[in-house]
Amino acid sequence: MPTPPPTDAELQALSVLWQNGPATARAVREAMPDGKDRSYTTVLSTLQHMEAKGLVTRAGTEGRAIVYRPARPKRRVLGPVLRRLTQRAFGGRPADVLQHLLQDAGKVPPDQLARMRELLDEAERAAEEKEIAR
Amino acid sequence: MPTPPPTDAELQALSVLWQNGPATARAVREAMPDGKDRSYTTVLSTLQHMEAKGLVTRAGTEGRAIVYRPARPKRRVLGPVLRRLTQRAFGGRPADVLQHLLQDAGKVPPDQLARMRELLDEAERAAEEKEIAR
DNA sequence: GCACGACTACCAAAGCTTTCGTAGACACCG
DNA sequence: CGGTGTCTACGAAAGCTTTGGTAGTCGTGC
Repeated sequence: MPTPPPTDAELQALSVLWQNGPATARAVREAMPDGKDRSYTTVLSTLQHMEAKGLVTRAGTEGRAIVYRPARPKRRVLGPVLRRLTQRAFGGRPADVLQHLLQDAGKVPPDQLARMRELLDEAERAAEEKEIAR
Repeated sequence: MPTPPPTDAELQALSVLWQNGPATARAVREAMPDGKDRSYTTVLSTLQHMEAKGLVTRAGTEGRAIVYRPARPKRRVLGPVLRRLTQRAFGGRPADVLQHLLQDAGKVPPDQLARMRELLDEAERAAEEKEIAR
């Protein structure tokens, strides 16, 4: 069953876990991407909520603190999130998403551009395969 | 001043207006991308709320219905939305966004891929310019 | 053994967003 | 002229997210 879509705070917590690996509430709190200062219990609550939703599970303890770990792979969560956004805000056109992503082109560092090109090449090759198979 | 970030329903309404041009509440209601069935007043409320927020303005009337129009260009709204998402869910790496966008590569139609390549080429050229200017 | 600090569980409040009902205005049709 | 249908304005209920307090637990150091 597709987990309920994560909320904003939940996405942030998840991204911390994906990026840094399993972590305690304390660690997540300190790494929340928006840098906003929340109380410890706030973050803990969020994680507990996420556990109830099936977005994270426990991965043992560290001292007495519970270590949380993402319950599902990035792509299973972010895929739907992006699909939803693409559908709802970009008229369902992925290229439009890219366009806005690149918008302040100065801001996308060259290494990201290079990586993007690789990804695109790959996708095109895959599409061609499919074409040929027909 | 940067408009408060649009909510989910607001984004949908905006995308209708951007895509189809100025429209009445009725028309927006019928074109909401998620296809969810809402009552007329729900959509009207959303639009009124958006007007208060400065996301849409009135563009005259059609019969007795008010015609709404987006108050600011797509990129001014979607740029920040994407930047936020990139930051919060994708570790600030645009390439990761693209990766997830392409994920079910089968699903991105070839014309979109082509367009994406153009956009990327353009961005790379722009980046090179910048490089040279240094 | 006891006090202290760290951490969890539970719970409640506050703030948004979404939803829609109701009342009133207005035009049009018969 | 009265009825019908459409539309707006207002407002409020319901649901969800975020936030953080409080109480209690547990281990550690002394």
